[in-house]
Amino acid sequence: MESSSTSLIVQALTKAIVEHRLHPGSKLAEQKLADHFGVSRTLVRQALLQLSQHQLVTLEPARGAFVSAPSVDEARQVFAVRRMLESEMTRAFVRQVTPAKIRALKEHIAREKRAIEQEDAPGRTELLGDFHVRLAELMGNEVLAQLLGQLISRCALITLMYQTARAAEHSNDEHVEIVRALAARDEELAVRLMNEHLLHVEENLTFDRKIPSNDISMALS
Amino acid sequence: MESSSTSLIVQALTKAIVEHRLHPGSKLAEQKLADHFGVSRTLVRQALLQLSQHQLVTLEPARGAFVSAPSVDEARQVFAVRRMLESEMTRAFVRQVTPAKIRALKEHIAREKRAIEQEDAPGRTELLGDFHVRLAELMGNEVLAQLLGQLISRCALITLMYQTARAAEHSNDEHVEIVRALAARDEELAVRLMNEHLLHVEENLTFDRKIPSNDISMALS
DNA sequence: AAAAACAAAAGTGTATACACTTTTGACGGG
DNA sequence: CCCGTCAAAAGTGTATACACTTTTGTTTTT
Repeated sequence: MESSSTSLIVQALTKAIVEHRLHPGSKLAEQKLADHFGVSRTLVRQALLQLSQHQLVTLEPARGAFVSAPSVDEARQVFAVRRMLESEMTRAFVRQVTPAKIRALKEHIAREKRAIEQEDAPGRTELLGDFHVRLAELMGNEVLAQLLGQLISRCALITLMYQTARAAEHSNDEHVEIVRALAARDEELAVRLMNEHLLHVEENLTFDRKIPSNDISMALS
Repeated sequence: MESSSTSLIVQALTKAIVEHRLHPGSKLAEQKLADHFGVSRTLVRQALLQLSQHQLVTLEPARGAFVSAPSVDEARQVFAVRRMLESEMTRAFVRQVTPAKIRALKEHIAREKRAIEQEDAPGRTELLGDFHVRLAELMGNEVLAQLLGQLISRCALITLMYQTARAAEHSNDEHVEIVRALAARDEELAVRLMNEHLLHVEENLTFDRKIPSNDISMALS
């Protein structure tokens, strides 16, 4: 875990963006962020550059950095990639499933359920996304896990935060079903369930554009 | 196409790394690069930061930047992800194939063949990789295209440059077969061929570690 | 002669300075 | 009253400065 100054800023901003405390379109002025984090613009610029590579922030030349506002089209493309990647990941998972892995997944799902019951919206969002990353990690493929993590952050920027409590519960239920199919080593069923799950999440896309809050200090608490 | 100073440096370094003019492990000293490109360290640092995100460069705190030397394990993980992504991409491609797209692919393959015949190793490497990116582009999925581009750069860092002329020809032949299956809308055949193709490329991995040339100016011409 | 200690050189990490661009808001003409 | 003009303010882009760390090469010690 990198704990340099820059990556702390990246983490803080990522969290704020994914949890929608910073709305799409909001201006991210370098000096304001620098003051807030108590560093110079240099480090803030490094962080913003990284975030722009993760597609969470958009840099406009000579105009500055803004929280990305992905188009509907881009959102669908991200989901299309996720379906490609995750259906095959699911297939591969079935072929190397072990009781320990199933136990780990069930435990994760239990945590999801707890967050949902406690109406912990940010925690629930994070955990529902992490389920997919966890699958990748359990396969022992770091590259895959990292890639998926980024795709899911992008999805979160688009949709997950607007997910209603009902939709979250639905996702949780689908995770349960997927793990059941994995445990049963039913490849085709697991793949089909994963695909349908991702389609359901995509359907939940909400394209309301909220009014940007420009108060950075507020959003970062 | 971004043509800012920073991205020019990124492009130049990416090309040099992917073409193995800069060997894995080589030190990339900021001031030397700055002098070479006629800019300040600031821009070089930005470029190196970006390259480290693309995994082409590794940053060691207080020690500097080095051309990445991916482990065998990491290489296999990258290829595993490519197989997941590209087999599904191939499947989706068959479902939306058009004569124009097939024509575009055939044209690309012809360019590959020309590069191989002329023994243009860097050009051949680039084109053989671009075949896969071209598939993604023709599907109209920019996100997929960008992601694949990065994965393929990583593969190139590992293997493609060490590819012999014979292996390049083999790749080219397999591209021909894949396009034939796509044109025939034979989903299962196309997917199988793509998977086998990627396995063949992976088999060609060479894990010789060459002696690093520390002469940056030479490598960048 | 090998190893340890130290000093000089080189290099990285962060802050600051300054030129240049965009934004803002006031003023004057239509 | 609205629009265009222009100057001040704010903000970005790049270079430079400086503290601190690592590397290197020499001298000292055993």
